[in-house]
Amino acid sequence: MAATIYDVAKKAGVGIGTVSRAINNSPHINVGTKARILAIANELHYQPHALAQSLARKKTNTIASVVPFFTNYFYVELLKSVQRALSRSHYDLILFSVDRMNRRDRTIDRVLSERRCDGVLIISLGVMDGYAEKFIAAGLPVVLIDHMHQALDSVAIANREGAFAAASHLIGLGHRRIGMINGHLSSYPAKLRLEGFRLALEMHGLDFDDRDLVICDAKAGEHGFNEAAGYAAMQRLIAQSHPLPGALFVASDVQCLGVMRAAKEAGVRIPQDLALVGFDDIEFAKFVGLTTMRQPIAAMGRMAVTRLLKRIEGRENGDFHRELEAELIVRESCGSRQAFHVRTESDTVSQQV
Amino acid sequence: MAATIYDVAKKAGVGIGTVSRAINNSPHINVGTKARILAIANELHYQPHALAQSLARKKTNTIASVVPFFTNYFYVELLKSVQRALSRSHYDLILFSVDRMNRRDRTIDRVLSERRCDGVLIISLGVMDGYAEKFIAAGLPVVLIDHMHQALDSVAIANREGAFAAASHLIGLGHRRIGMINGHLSSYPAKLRLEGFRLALEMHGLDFDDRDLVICDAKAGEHGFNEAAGYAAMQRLIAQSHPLPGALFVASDVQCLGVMRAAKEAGVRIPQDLALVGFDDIEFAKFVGLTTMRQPIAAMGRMAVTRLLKRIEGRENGDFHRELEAELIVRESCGSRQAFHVRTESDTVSQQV
DNA sequence: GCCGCTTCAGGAAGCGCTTCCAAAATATTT
DNA sequence: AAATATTTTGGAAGCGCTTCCTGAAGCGGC
Repeated sequence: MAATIYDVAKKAGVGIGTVSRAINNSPHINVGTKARILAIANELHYQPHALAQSLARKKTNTIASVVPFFTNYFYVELLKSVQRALSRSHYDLILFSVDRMNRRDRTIDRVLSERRCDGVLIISLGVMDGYAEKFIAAGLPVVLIDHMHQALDSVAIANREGAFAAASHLIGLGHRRIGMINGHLSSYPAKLRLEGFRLALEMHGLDFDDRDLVICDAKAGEHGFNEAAGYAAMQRLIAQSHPLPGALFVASDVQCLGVMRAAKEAGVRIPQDLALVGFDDIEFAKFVGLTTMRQPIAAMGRMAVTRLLKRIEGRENGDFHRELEAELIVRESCGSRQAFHVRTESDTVSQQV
Repeated sequence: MAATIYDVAKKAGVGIGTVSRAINNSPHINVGTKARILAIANELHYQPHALAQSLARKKTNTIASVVPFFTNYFYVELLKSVQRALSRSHYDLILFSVDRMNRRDRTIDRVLSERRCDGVLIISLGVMDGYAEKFIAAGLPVVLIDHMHQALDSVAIANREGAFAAASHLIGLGHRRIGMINGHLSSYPAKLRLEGFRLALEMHGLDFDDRDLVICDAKAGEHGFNEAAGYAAMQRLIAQSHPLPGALFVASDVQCLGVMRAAKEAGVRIPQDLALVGFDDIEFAKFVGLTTMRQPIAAMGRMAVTRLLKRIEGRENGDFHRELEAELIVRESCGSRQAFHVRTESDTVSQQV
């Protein structure tokens, strides 16, 4: 159907090797010949067959991403930045989504064995030890995003430090009893956020009663990082911790929305009765006036891609474990007097009147 | 590095053709031989090289999706359902994102020429006439999602009817003067929604003053479908239309959020002063109690994939233009007395107290 | 005019598979 | 037991490209 390199060669009266050199910008070709071939290739609408090239070159110019496909702001934003970073290179993105967690290993196996890609981005997913070694043995570069593994490159948020900062902010506001609602501890970030939170309380000599901690169910594999889980968790907190703590750190903004909904229902006013700090800074955090820790998602994506490409091109080796800092964004939900934020944000519609 | 078909053949003491037949479930092979070969293949961790297979078979088992990569709930949800539908088949998904609109044609050209895929999903993007013919000439099946083209298959929302229903709902509530905030008319859905809206007013013998219509700038290529554009549009409406209409149809929920923010600032209460109906039913519509037209996004994705696969497998031809109906979801923002919605939704936290 | 260089071009081999054709092995019929 | 039909197998050709090796052509210097 479409023109092949042979068609071009025949029409130009040259060998296929010469055509190949022409289209690949090889220096070993006469400039005149090259121009002539290129003209003819153009005329024939010739385009190299990507798969054939890959096979011959042993280079696919494709990178695979393994993503837990929950409809979550985090993953979209991340993918977007990955795409953007990639679009400046010559790599295509192929998407492997893991919807059921138990298929994770099978998916990763496929990525490994099919050799369709030059490198892999694994997002928010733990990697079993066996697999890390498989990747290394296969010589397939991997960068983990939002997760960690000793043997593999990774880019993640400084979760511990972020949680520490969130708690510290509440403490700085004068709160002495602070609760936490967290995702399920099978989630790596959830674990770290809890650690950071506890550390902050400790360092300020504050006690922590476990009744003030609610850990969401890991239902549906989302590790409890969704609105419904936050809603349920807040109801549980109200039930088990009486009176409520004056402040609450919630491990993610989506959960926070659920918390706000439950609070509203129970007549708990925010921030008057309960100061709230979230984590992520999703799009709607601004809308509801939520104080939160902003994740530099775009930077993570960009950084992971940059690193991966370097690895693929063999330009870099050695360990690579980057932790990016989350930034405290102060809005209304924590009841902070100082409004650090810019005007449009302070004008935000917030839940409490 | 990895085992090839030759390695397996040698170790099993058979020819490569036999190995190929074994792993491809060909009926022309002795069951015993097949079992033996499979065992050896397994032992050698043999996995066929996907690219080599594709090249030999002239079949890539990959489908490409061209997506305008705005961080928008709509695209995520759609991609998710596409992925889910695809995961039941043996197709991989390769993502081509168009961030700058002017690169759209170039991206589509690449998809066409590289022959990396067996079919294409084009999401929310218009296709120039020349391209439709190119796809057809190349024998590359295409399904358009959220858009239309005479010559290509498509799956879209019944935008006109949806807008009609939204407007009708407001009219049914007793409103006689209804405004509209729309995305830029270069967007196909925006155009249709305006048509449906106008039609509803006409059919009820209501006048429409153009001052009650605000069309967002197409800034950043998002056709004005974002929160900031909605905010600006609402400010313009307040400025140019005095007194405000009692009801407002907004072409998308994200814009609605901006509208609510602007309304709040201007002291316009929702729904008391202004009844609001949106379009899309994004995740946060529920949270803010927004009445809206729900798009069956997941169904669109599923349907598009199903159709595409059928086309690829040559099981179906002929025209295919499916329009799915949007469903009216009544919440608080329209001030409707009848609450059709389920309990949890009526308990939603809403912007107005 | 010959020699050694350099530059450029042709095309075979190879990437790892599928597929087809012909041949070998086995089964069935006479 | 021979003849024929059927099942099973081997491996060459081909998918469309890159790459390498070889050789031709052009050049300056002697």
